[in-house]
Amino acid sequence: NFFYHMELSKNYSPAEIESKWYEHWMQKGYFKSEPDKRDPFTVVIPPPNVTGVLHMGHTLNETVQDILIRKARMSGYNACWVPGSDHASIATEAKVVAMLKEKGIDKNKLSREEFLKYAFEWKEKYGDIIYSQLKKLGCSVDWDRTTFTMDDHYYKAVIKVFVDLYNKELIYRGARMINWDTAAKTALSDEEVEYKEVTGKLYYIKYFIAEENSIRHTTYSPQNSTPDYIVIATQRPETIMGDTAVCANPEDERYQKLKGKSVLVPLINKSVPIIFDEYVDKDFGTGILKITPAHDINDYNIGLKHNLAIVDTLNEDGTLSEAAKIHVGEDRFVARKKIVEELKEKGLLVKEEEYQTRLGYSQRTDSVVEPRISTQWFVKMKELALPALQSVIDGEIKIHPEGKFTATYKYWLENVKDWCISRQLWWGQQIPAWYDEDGKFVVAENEEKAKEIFNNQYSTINVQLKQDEDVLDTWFSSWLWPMEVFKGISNPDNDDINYYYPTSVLVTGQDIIFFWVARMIMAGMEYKKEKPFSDVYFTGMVRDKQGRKMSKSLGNSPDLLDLIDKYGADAVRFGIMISSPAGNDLLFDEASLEQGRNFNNKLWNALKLIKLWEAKQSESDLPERMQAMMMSQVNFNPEMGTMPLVPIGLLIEENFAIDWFKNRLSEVQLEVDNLYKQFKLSEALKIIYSLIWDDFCSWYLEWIKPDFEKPIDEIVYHKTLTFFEQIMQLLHPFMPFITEEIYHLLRDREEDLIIQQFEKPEKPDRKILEQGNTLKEVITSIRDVRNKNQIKPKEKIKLHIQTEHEGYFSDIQDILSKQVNAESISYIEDTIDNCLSVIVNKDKFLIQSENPINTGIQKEQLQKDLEHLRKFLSSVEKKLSNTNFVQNAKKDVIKLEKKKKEDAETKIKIIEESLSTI
RNA sequence: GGGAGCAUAGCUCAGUUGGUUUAGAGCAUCUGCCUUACAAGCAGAGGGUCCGCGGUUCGAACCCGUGUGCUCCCACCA
Repeated sequence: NFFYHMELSKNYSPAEIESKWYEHWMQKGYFKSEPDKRDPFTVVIPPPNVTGVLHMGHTLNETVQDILIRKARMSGYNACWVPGSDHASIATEAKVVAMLKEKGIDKNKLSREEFLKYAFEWKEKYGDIIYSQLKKLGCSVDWDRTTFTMDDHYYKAVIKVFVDLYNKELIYRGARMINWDTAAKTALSDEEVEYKEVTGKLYYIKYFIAEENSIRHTTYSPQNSTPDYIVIATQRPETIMGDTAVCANPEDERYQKLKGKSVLVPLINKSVPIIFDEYVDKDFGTGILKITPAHDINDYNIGLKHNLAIVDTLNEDGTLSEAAKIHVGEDRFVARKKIVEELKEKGLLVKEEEYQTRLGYSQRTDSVVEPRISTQWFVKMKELALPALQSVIDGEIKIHPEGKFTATYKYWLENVKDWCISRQLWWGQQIPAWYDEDGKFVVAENEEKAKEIFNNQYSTINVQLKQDEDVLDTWFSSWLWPMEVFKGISNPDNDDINYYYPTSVLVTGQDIIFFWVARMIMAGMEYKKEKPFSDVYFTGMVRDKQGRKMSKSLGNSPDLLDLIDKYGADAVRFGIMISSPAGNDLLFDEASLEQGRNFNNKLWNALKLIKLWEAKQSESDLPERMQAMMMSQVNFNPEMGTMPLVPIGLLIEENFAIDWFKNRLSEVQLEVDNLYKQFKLSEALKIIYSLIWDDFCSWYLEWIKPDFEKPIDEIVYHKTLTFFEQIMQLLHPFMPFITEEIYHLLRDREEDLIIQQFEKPEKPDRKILEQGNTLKEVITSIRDVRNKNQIKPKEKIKLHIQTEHEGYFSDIQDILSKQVNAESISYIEDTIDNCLSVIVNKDKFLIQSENPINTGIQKEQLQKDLEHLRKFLSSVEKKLSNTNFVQNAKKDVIKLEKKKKEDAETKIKIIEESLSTI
């Protein structure tokens, strides 16, 4: 029993209420899902990094998912939202290494096993933070299905897929030029490199021509060599020791005479050949390029073509290696400075100039990525990309917002390059390849199988095999997420995977479209022969209100738990959703959370008002009346002692407020359903917000409000409770806590709102809605006139209506008189003097008050209106006298224009009349 | 260099296949209210050359072209 007979607090205070309900929902098992006869609605959470915290981007994503899941749960679906986290190989390892360093422990001094022990301890300690944050936010995930990408079954699934792809020859091992992170000392995929525009320097360096007869083994000294030299531009003077050629364009006249010659690399005086290749742009720099195959992808390719030696002058940590000969052991950037100095001293630096360039940075460690040749594992992507491309082109998978990302997705898949999946880390799935001492290897799911295969393949017995030291890229595990959370890889064809897959919608940030979304589609198409999800909803990026990215260094990234403490989870959810246009970036401003908190408070106060009515209820004569009415209903069976299933609307006398709100509610329900279908959640929330604040609180409740100290009609009261419940239901997916609380406080209820099923909205009655709009407009206009003429709110007026449809207004006159504080309403045919007049549509409202009338204001207003109308009329008349218009426009449009004309004419007449009486 | 998107009120954005009187909303602003749910509130109001130019059309915020300005993605020019 959740009905509290306690006094309701002045303002809504979310803290206890939110934790109370989350607890209750969990206890009742509402978030749990098992396959059954209903249709599934499945969402898998984009797994956050296990040791991370939720930032505003997550908050937006999770809120969107929770809204969709809650809406589905209330719409007859078996809603299943799977939570979990990602081991985040490189990010977590970096954190653990940093933690160890603080403790004075060097990772390099630890064994793999020791390190992993620390890592798992770390994960145990911090891995729950994100889960508790999800709970605070109200996420209705099925906790029993929580999955971690390094769970046993998941680990096995990843290995299984690796072995399978290897056997299908879609995975290979080889030496390639890859992106090297010198801070984490690991390879990276192309996607993990972020390019930034930076101002670098271009150094112009002299390379002297080596003497003809002494191409090799000559030591250069300025005194005895030919004075001839060439100038080469480079951004990276510290790599010159790795040069194995210089290259010009074969067409370039300037360098023709150098054919067959060599140059001496400065400082180390190594002789390297001058070669020619079309790749070189004659017009750029000096038209001649140094070739350093070990440290530049283009140089590497040219090196391959011309069969050049590769001299790797860098160590894995970015210091210069023995091969560099000079500055060995110094960091690349330190070495650069020193080398530039030396070149200057020796007069070998011709000039340096500022240069705009793009530099690759590691997404995780933010260090400058080094192109490096290294033996790594790769996935062949071309073949996998085809079905993934097709499923989006065919519209089998729909991307929202439509069109915006489809092109990027297609382009990437059409030009996809092989995926480097090995990482020189320990935290992750260890690559299931086993090597003998000579480096011969086999791939298998475990050591035992590996031995077996090895022995067969190489006809050996009992060879000692050693497993590959490296682990797999995190994304090589997360691309299986929608399948393996249901054990679809490790235990194919089980009930869960068959029921829940493909999932319904994936909600994620557009920044991981290549990392994750595209690859999940590939994996799904490869292993299930079916898309992993039907819709992809990309949320925008959360920025601060000045439009800057949120970042630690700017300090503009608020803490989620602080925000929830300050405003409540419902308010946070409201704030982030209301300012989140589908697909666009969201400019986060705490003011929107304040708006959310105020909305909570508004709801709370509406509840208080209704509770106040309840208290005044006891002496009312309603029970008798209600019973009498019920007896008259055919279906009523008194023995059952229950309320008959007759809509209460049938029992009550004419009540325009109820009639109107009922239809207004249906109208909004239909609109909201439609918006859900298009994933326009922010729009849906805006409409619900306005329905509640404006239509329900500002209009409806005021219309039915009983006079001071008088009880409310019980039937109206009960109908109002039902409306309130219905709007709470509509709002529940967005603001689950307060809606559940109010739902229980409204009536003494056992059942919970979270699982109340939506009923199909009725078709709204246009006439009633229109009448409501007219009523609102009349009220507003009269209030405006009162305001402008300084009639105090408390001062009563007499209202006279000049209309041809008296019935239209007699329906609503009680509301009208109350809302404009009129002591009487009368219907008149002729104008009355000394009144203020208001014209709405074609009806005229005369306001009679004790106040002296300022005719000036009145006259001015009317004349302004008149001018407008005349202008308008002339434009309509112009249109109608245009023969082309009359010939070409649709009949309806012409009819409309004619009506506009008539209406305007009538209205002008009315205003002119009014003016003449002033 | 290639591609995509955006430009509407001070700010953030709606605006469905071109036609509903004067282009809408929220926030902000201004005026008046401590009115017996709510000042975290109530009642009102003001505010726009729909980025510029040209075209199609009886009719354009919407369609086409063009210019300008932003944003994002992709790409190996030292």
